[in-house]
Amino acid sequence: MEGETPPPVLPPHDASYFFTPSLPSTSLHPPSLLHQPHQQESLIPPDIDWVSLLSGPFGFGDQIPVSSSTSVIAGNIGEQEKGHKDKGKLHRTKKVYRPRFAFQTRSADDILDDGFRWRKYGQKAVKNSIYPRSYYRCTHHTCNVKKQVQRLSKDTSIVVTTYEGIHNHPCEKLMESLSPLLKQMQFLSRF
DNA sequence: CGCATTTGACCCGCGC
DNA sequence: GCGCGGGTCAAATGCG
Repeated sequence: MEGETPPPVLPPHDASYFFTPSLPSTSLHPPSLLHQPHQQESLIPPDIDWVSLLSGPFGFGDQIPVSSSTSVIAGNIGEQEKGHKDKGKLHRTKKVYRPRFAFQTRSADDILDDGFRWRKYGQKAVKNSIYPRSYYRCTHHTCNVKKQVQRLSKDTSIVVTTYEGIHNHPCEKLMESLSPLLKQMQFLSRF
């Protein structure tokens, strides 16, 4: 693993997101222990395939700080790294467990601007959903963080985003906006 | 021209 | 073993 202190993933300001700790493999519903600040029962859609989104063999517990007021519990999770194709053949790699978590947002936009740059590498129709699931990869060379984006068929205003992996580089947009401030702080700290 | 997106094909895991 | 569903690849295409 590379980056030890990755920048936190920033939640969109208007997002009503929740965590998805590990779930029983037989359940198709989100776990009842979701952190829900308000009364959001109705927000939890029964038709989302949480098992496939967050399947993983471990226990929970990974905590990812998101902001001073909020924290997201990594959907626990990890996953088995699949081998990748090399000229038609797959060579397997050892099991690598990567943090994975999901949150939902109420948005007309499928792509929420989290400050990172993403390149779409696939789209698949998903069972029990009229909307396709989109697959994105972080465009940073050394970073292989992925995310999946899927709109709910039950509540079309809700988009579920699943992040997999941890960025090993700073958020470009964040650094961009913070750099003047940092420079000023450095300047002032000389006195 | 370089980079992102689209999209069909391919591969793999899992359940039956 | 087979079929299904999900995830990824990569060539073609689009766009600034």
